[in-house]
Amino acid sequence: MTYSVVVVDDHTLLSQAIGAMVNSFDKFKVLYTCKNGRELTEKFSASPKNIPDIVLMDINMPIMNGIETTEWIATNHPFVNVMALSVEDAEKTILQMLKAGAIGYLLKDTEKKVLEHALIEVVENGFYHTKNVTNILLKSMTGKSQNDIQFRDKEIIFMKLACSELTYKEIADKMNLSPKTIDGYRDHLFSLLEVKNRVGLVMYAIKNRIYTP
Amino acid sequence: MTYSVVVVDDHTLLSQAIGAMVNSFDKFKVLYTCKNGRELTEKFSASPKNIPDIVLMDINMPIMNGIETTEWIATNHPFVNVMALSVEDAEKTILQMLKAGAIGYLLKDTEKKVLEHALIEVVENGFYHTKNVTNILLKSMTGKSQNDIQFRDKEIIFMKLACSELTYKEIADKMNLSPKTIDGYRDHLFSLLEVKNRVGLVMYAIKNRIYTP
DNA sequence: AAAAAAAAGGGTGTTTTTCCCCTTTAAAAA
DNA sequence: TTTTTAAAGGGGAAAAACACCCTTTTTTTT
Repeated sequence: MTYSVVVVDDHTLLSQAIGAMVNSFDKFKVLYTCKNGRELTEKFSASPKNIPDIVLMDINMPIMNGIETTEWIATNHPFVNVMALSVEDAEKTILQMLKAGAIGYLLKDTEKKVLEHALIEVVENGFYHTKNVTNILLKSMTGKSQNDIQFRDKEIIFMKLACSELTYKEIADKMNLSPKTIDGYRDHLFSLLEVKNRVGLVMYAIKNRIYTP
Repeated sequence: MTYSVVVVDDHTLLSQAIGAMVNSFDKFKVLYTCKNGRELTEKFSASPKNIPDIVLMDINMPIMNGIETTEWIATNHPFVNVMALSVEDAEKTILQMLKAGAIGYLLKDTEKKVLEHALIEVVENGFYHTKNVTNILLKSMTGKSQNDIQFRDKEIIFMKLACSELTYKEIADKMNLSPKTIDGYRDHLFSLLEVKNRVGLVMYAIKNRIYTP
């Protein structure tokens, strides 16, 4: 299966370069590129075929910037993963992007390997691993770590599997862990998320975009 | 709780009349009216606050007709319930509307009582009761009865409750039925929907808009 | 360096779920 | 008017799920 990517950047040269990089990964394909947010919203609204799995989004753009666009995507297409692209490590704007709903950020001079890894992380685990870094960043700046919960390493993968028809034993097999460890994950999540049973966990996962039906 | 309704019709007089009718029901309120589909897509895209629970949609409209608009809603906002409004009983177009994703249809000269009943059905049971009539219509025309399944009376209510954290015993209490009856509903649905367990049932309910997370 | 938290797992018992089987009554269809 | 199907429910057993108890090792924090 291949995943579709949209690159949004006003610098044609840069978006072409990033697009070429993306196309060189066999799991990913560039659907199209946009020069600003308005172009993206028009594309999205024109046809459901234009809605990609991932958006790589520049922050500074004319007409409709990355923050506004990310907010628009978060409300209108909540299952699209937005990854911010920033030139320099401008903490304030990155923070705004994360608050707007971006799931991670990359520097534009990122090496191929890192970009590929990031994209795989996103489609496979639903989060880019730097979301932890992200949270630290958020915590250090705003005090509280957003409203989202810090999950333990494999708990996200477990949650996704718990949304399938697999039994816990089968999940344990699939994750190469003892059923008892899975028991532990479940118990921990139940108390953490204040849910009573697996249905509660499934609903949490869906509402928080950990699992997409 | 009140539900929001959007009326889409190019005949201002008619949409005003229907709107006034809707506003006279204490459970429903008109959010705004549109003269064609394009107006609706713009409103929807402008703000999540513009997204109603129900859309009452005319079929023949200039610029973007009811069928296209219903398709757009079905893909972009799958949890919005579209009810078709038709002047005469034009079977071909009604069929197209149903295929596009409308959950029922009403004649424009519908009496107040019928309209109110239809709206309540939609928000309470997720389907307008004529969906059965609808299915018969589809069967008689296309041969097969769509791809959706005919549920027994209380099974839809049961399915919704199965999407909560309630145990089956608690569901039985809530529905004033014996736990054994609930057992029967579950068993019947499991084999009907080809799912293995409650998580499968929950996913079916979500994917088929029986339960909205 | 000490304390806390994460990650993996063990043991045991209760409750729920799931899967069969089967009955009666009423409503639809043939 | 038979025959089917829906709707409600019963019994019993096996399999999961859930709850709490606890240990060890490795990271992280402080």
